[in-house]
Amino acid sequence: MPDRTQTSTGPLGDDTHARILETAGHVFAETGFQAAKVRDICARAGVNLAAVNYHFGDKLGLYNEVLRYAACAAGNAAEFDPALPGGTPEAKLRGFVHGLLRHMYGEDRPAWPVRIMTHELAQPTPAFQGVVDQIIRPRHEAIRALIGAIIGRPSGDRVTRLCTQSVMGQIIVYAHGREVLKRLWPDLRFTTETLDEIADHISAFSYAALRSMSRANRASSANGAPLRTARSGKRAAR
Amino acid sequence: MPDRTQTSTGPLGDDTHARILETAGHVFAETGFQAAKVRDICARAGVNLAAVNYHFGDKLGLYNEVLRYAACAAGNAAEFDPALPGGTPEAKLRGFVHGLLRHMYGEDRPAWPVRIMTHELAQPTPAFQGVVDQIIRPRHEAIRALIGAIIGRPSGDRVTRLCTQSVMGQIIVYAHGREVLKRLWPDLRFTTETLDEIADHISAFSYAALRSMSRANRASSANGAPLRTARSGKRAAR
DNA sequence: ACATCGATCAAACACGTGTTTTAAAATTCT
DNA sequence: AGAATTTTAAAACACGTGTTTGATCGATGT
Repeated sequence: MPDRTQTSTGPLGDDTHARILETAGHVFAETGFQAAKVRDICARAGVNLAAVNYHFGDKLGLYNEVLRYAACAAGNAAEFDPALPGGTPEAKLRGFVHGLLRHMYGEDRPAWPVRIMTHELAQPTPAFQGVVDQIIRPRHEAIRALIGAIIGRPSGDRVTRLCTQSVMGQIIVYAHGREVLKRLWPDLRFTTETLDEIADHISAFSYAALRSMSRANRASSANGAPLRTARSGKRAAR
Repeated sequence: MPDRTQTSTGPLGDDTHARILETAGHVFAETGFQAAKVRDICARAGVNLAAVNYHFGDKLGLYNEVLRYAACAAGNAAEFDPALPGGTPEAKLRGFVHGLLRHMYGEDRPAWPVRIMTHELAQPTPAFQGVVDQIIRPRHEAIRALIGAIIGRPSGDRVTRLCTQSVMGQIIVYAHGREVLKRLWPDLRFTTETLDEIADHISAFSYAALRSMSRANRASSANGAPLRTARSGKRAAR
């Protein structure tokens, strides 16, 4: 049981601890926790088999450490916090969608954190509850509050929740439908331009839908003043 | 190598072949192919361990047979074929969403086919390609044509594809986000009424968004005649 | 220079799991 | 009814895989 509090393990820059962590991220992302093999990780990382148990206790300990990083990398980003003040609700929504998409699928981002979360959703490990509570829930409540503000309903309202599902579904479908998409739309490449195009689409699609559902718009519907956005944010405090 | 062409294996109604198939569906749905254990399936089905290899050759043979049934059960249903004639595009979309949701998540439907597909999406087995080609692709093209008709664009158009992603994403998020949803919205129960409520929401949400994107509507925008649906279906033949 | 401690290594261990085997029971056909 | 075939049963086999072990190497401090 080594202390492992960063004892500068080597004169060379490549620490085995870090190299295992890095490689394990890719391997776990490819096959999920259960199917991933410790021997595979070690071989690819170029370290000895026993190194995993030495540095992380056991396979699950390694996975937990990988997952903690992955959860932050996949869902945590300060840039697109919808709770930030300033801007119209529409701009906030746009910023959120753009930021999350770029964060999840951007070319400059590693793809493995999202894939790990995909596996975690298909078959949660005990660590999943923590990920939900610490990473997903606060973001979910923030975006729900934003959507509630747009449609003029409380954050916990049933319609608000359904709309949140609709918006989030459009985003995560590019993660979970990945394998289908590769076969049904093989030309699609996730370049920065494409990502912005997708984000623009989701934003426009969602905002148009939300506006049509907003109480303010509904009250004054059938006259179609096209710029009547929902300005009833006060009623949407959670 | 038995023939297995339904040789009425027993006077009792419960055939071990059928019982294995039934149980395997549940077990594979819970843990996915790799993590599922043959011993678990046999124990739960109340049959001997060797029965799996006798009736299905090996574990993969059993899985393939289960998957073929699951793919049909999860995605195949005549009732909501959007290619069927009759009705406005809006009604067709509504029918499609309602039918698919009820088919995937209905209380009277077994939940395991959808869960198996979830695992297959997270980590495709070799059988996945066939499922995409035979089950998913034809349905996907039909719904794409319908959406193209609504927004007045060809079926293969980029915007049409993005819109299709948006609509499908709203539906499958209830499958893939299942574990998150259980924690973030624990009160949600998939009763028949709730399912209709969700389907109504997705239909309304999507149709409002699609209408705002339709070329017909865009050309006459900013006057907001609320019933100006897209009637340019002819241009959307695939 | 020597002792000490942490890190690495090759080998072995323990166990779970898919599969095979061999025999017995049940069913079907003549 | 009797023989042939199909189905079930228990045990054993072969192998992959997480983990442990004891030895060795290297660095650090006195």
